[in-house]
Amino acid sequence: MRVSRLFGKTLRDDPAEAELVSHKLMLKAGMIYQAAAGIYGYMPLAWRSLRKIEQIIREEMDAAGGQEIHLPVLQPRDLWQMSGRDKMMGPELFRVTDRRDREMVLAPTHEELLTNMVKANVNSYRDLPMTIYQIQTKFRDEPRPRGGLIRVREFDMKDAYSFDADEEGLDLSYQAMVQAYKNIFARCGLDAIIVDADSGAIGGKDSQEFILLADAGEDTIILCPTCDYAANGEKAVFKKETLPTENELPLEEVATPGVKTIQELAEYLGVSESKTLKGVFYMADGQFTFVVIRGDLDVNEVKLNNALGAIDLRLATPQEVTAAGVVAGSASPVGLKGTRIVADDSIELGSNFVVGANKDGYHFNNANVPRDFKADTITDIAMAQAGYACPNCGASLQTHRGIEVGHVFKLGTRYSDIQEATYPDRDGESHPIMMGCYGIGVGRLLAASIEQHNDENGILFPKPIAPYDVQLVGLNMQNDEVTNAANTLYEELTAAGLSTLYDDRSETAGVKFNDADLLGLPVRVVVSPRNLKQGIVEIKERSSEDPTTVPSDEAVDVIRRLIDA
RNA sequence: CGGGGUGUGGCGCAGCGGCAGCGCGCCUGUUUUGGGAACAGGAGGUCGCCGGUUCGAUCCCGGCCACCCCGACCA
Repeated sequence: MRVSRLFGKTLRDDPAEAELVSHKLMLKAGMIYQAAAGIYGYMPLAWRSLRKIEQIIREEMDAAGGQEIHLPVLQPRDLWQMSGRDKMMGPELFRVTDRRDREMVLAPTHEELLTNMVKANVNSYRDLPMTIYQIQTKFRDEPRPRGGLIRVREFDMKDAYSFDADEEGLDLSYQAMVQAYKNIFARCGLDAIIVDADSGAIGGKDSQEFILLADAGEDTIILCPTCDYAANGEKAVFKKETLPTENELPLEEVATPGVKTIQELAEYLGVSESKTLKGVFYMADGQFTFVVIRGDLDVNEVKLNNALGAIDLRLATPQEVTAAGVVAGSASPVGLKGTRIVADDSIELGSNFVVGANKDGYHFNNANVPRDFKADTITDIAMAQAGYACPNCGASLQTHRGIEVGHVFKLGTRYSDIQEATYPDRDGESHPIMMGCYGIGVGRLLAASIEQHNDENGILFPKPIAPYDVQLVGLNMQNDEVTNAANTLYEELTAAGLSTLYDDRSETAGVKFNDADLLGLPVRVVVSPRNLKQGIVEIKERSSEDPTTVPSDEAVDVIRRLIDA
């Protein structure tokens, strides 16, 4: 491709819109064009790169036994009402109405439809296992699109679904996909790590995410520096400090004038925060819920939501708190009647806690469970943080930011139960099909890759996903000798199967070099009068500082070796 | 949805109750040519939209919309 003909111009100034490096560079390099918040058009450079990523995914999916299909994006809303996800996804689901007033959705993912298709086409245990995948556009009306291609509302995603007869089969399919994912990310030049994850709205049990550690990431990742424990903050567990067991003392009221926060309370009474209990108040699907957790810990809302099985969980407003008979600042589960209480299991790792008296300006000393109050549910709902103890080895955990580039789930029978997708086994007995699902965001993978591979001058594309292999730069294109030599080299490179972006513009050297650095193709070749006189061309890898020169007639071979390396 | 910010030529920005500007980019010509060239000439704008105030609004007032950032939210 000749740069003079390329659709898309590079920018000299940083675009004001962009905050993230990947976003900035993609706009600056003329790779993407924004149509609306979280909706982008891909220019040729981005599209070529995306297609390469897709191809890598396709190859690895096929190698793992996957079969590619193509599904409708426009789907009847019924399908989503049946699975309950019409409600669960709420406004995130794009809804449209056809001319006959039938309600449709733009599919955000494809479990429902595919399960129906499988139901109609799997008649026997002999048809299992199988893995089906698609690479298609999905629509999600995200509350806040951000960061260029990092979080968008219309995006291409590879979605794979496995169907097995039983859990053992699911485990095998799942492992095969995990391995395929490792291959994909490695081939794309991405250092993705695997972490335990929450399965969220999609449901299911085991779930892991592939994360690229990056400051620009939206997810908080908890890592153990000593062992291999790694989890998304939404899911991460940790060893909670157990306080020395004391004999239970009688409950006593103490005056705590003006004390509102846990920190103030601990200071005022001269006890550690872990010796206190705090209350946090939520509305879960309209029901007021009193959450109790040890004072040194914070509530993890994802865990809480899972414990409650709620669809809509939010903090209660001050009015709702008051209406429930709770005194904020001195809130207490002690003596609370008719209110759902959910407690973190940390409240059992100690005794004689300080807790609110539900009376402004007063707290209780020596509260004990279950003597003084009982919780409807006691489970782990605490948020892991840096410095807490690793659940496996006890080392001090670290937190990082990360970009989620892939997610794998063991769905189990959630969708097959709903859609009654069953198969008869050897004995003719009917069982629900065991499902797994596996997603990779293609555009996000590109953005994440650029986020990881860049320097102050621009992108450094990993070879397998670079839009072109080579940037051929002709300097002094008015010089016929240069033009002829560059044209010839362009043809030779192309003939050798090296995709080449040929900068044939009559720009100055500085402009061309800067654009070449910005676009970040793996290899740059320079043809110039100076070099021509010596019968050489200059070759430089984007990742290295210094160019090397080679005789013109060896250029193609040398470049070939660099690209294949 | 809450908080903050921004809308002026392709991009980055300034401006101001009275002719809409600058830099970059773009077009033409001349001279240049190894890290974002110089000179000369030129094109390009419904100043986000609607309404109000005013002799007159890009500017002041009201409403709306869009986009960005933080939070909520989010396979």
